[in-house]
Amino acid sequence: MTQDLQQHAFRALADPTRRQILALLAQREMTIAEVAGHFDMTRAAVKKHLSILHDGALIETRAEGRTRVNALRPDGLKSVANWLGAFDIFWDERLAALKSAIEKDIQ
Amino acid sequence: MTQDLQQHAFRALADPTRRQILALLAQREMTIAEVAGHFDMTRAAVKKHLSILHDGALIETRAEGRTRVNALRPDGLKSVANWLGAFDIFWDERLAALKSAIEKDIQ
DNA sequence: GAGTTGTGATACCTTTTGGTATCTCTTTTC
DNA sequence: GAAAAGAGATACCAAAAGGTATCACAACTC
Repeated sequence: MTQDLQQHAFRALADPTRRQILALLAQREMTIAEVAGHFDMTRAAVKKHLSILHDGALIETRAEGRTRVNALRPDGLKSVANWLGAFDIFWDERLAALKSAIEKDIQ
Repeated sequence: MTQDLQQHAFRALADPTRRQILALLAQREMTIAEVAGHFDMTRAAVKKHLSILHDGALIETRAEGRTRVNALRPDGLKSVANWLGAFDIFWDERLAALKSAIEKDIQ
């Protein structure tokens, strides 16, 4: 369930174009055509990327007349961040160990 | 450069098997055979996953006799976490807005 | 030193992915 | 209401991804 959503989110983030799209949408909401204007590919290709981002719950789409506005979603990246959070303690530990090992080496 | 490494890290995290491997290695270091024992696939397939994790700087490998021990790397996930961190302000803002909107709706 | 065990490397197959081209539908605009 | 503009849907193609099978190599064990 949520597991599946998380998988979709991770998959969505795997493509550099999609991460760029997220960065764009972080600045302001955009229609498909506006997003496509920033890339050297067809609108259809951009639409596919947006669909994948939508599947990962990373963006939401709102109809506005004949255009559709895409915006970031506040909860999508959270599930990814939460997964990474499980490793926080580990990283802090290891980085601290590394730091002290280096300091020991300097002396 | 670092951009490329980040791309490899995101790509490495896109596969659920690889995320499981990271979770396993967070508990303790393991040889390839040990990791493969946790999955229903050939050792060769697991080796491929480990190579991709290695490309993303998420694990490191140390030769020990005729075995090779795989361990988590303290800096790999950091680059992913840092990228996500750029959105933190945005998410907090949006989530707060969502929360107040809901509260307003209840009243 | 011969057999066994843990890995690495390669070739190959199937499915998924990223992309284009094209057609249709809906909503403006005149 | 007819033409134009924004977007969705589908078919199709090339490349990448995930997997197996198989061979070669290094290092223990006896």
